[in-house]
Amino acid sequence: MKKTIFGFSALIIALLVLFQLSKYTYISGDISIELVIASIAIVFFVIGIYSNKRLPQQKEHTSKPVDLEKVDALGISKREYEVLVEISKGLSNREIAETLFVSESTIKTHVSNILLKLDAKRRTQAIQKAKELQIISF
Amino acid sequence: MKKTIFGFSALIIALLVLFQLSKYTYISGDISIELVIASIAIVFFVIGIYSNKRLPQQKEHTSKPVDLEKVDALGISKREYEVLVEISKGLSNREIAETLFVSESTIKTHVSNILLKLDAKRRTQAIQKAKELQIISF
DNA sequence: AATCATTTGGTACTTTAGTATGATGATTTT
DNA sequence: AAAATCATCATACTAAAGTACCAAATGATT
Repeated sequence: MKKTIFGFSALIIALLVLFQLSKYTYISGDISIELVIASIAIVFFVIGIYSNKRLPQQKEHTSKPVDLEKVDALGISKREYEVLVEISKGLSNREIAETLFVSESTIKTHVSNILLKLDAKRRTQAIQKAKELQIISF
Repeated sequence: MKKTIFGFSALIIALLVLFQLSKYTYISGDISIELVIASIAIVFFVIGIYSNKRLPQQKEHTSKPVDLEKVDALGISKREYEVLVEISKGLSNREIAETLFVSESTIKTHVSNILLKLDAKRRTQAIQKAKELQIISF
């Protein structure tokens, strides 16, 4: 947010400077108007690029392309996927059971199936693989 | 960000209007030079933004800011951090022991310390917390 | 020289994770 | 209607993870 304010200020100052320059040029006529316009174009082009470079953080928050088709292709069911998401949050089987209102046995069954379908030996590896496959949002 | 761009443009236009009003007192001009300049500024600003939006691959590659200062602040040692990285790769304690050429007991000690320092109950939770703290690259 | 943090490793133990197998009801598909 | 899939739960078991101690060698710091 500080960067946004800084960017705004910089832009306004740049505009003010350019207006002063244009006014001077208009009155004296020393510098050609084409040069001023070209300078303005370049300056704002650069500002535009720079202001856009501060976007990746925001983009990462908004761009979470969870490929649900891959989930289907792997034969992972809805419920299994729910469990997978909870695993990636760092929950234990018991905790997952409580959040989904089922028994721990059920979760164990789901986890085993998930590990089979993701070809993983451990839940941590399942997290890693699911992340690589863009199945879960990280 | 769309709102920001819109806000920028609106601000520039508003500035323009103000300058235009003040300028009329000085010169009884024809077509104002400020309008042209502002238009160019906006146009090239937008061009600058959109010309940069065609490079999402580079942004994803460059945006991996692993905050190693936080690792230090949490009191996590070099070796512990190495173990943490291996955990996030989905390796078991035995596998980590083999890759780092130490015994499984040592890894267990490291893992316990990591869990304490990250305030995690499980290694999966440690992965999640480390990711949130931007300690590991995901 | 003494202190401190790190790394290493051990034993003994508890807890959690994961496997194998079977079974039941519900839903969907054939 | 029969078959297949899914979600549920259970028991019994093995494997892995994690805790709680302890201890010794190393390297840096005071």
